Amino acid sequence: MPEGHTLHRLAADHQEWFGGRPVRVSSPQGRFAASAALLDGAEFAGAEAHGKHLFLDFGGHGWVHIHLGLFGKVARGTGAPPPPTDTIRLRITAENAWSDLRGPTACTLLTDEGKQAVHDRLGPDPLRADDTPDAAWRRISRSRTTVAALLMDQKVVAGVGNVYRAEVLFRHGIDPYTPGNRLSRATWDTLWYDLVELMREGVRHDRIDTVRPEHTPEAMGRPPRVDDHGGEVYVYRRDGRPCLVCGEQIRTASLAARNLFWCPRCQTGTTAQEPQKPCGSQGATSEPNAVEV
DNA sequence: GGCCCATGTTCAT
DNA sequence: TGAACCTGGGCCT
Repeated sequence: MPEGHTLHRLAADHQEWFGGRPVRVSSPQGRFAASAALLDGAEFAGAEAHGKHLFLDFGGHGWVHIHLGLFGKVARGTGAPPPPTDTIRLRITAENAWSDLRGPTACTLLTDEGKQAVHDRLGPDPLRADDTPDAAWRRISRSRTTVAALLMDQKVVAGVGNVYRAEVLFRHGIDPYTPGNRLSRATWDTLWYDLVELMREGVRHDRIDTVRPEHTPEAMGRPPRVDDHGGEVYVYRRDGRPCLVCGEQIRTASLAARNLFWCPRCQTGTTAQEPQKPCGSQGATSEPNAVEV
């Protein structure tokens, strides 16, 4: 689950359910037990996210810094919590809400300075209201690294993961192997502001959907995605299947130890394309509406 | 029950 | 470049 939208959604939920209230804090698994004991009974002052990092504010007691890594999860809800299990690193409960953290890469108690050090090594986040594409552009425009790798570099942009990077490049017809210094400022701005919109939708629905209205299952008369993580996407983990726009087989390749997915026909450009013509003009070797999924 | 894989990151070589 | 880390789901036997 964890790209930036997940953490911002968690911050919002924790703020709403626990903000300004005293909370019980425990670590059934034990690995956060000492800090949990310090925080137990304290007031939950607030929550904040930057990229894939979540910060829970316990006022004078410090900040709980959480990073979910590849498979960390936070189960949560209103009402009474389920019986605890021995994989819960951190449990927070209040009168009528609970949250259980499992499998994080990081769950530590930080001072203000420790928290600032985390911010300092992160780039701008499309989900933080005051962040802009400028700092990212400075790095991208000077780099020979591929745009696919740059998008995954949290020092460049914070919060983008393997799904959003594949999808935003598809949506604008960008060849993922384009070096950063071959992108125009206008193209980068297009990618950034599209990420802002896509990721805000991600926070709202707590899942990643990236297909335009004309490519939804309903619009195309195709079955919805049932296998994976729920959201409707163009290329992520669709390798070998037909592109929803042009019918070409989606490809995959390993890039910096992660799987990259793209459409070799739609994504040939270094300049952001208009949504309607990502394949170029002639083309119709297959009819998009006959695509089976 | 075992094996593989995963929306991530860091550290060692 | 590879291993390690944390957990759970899917698929295999």
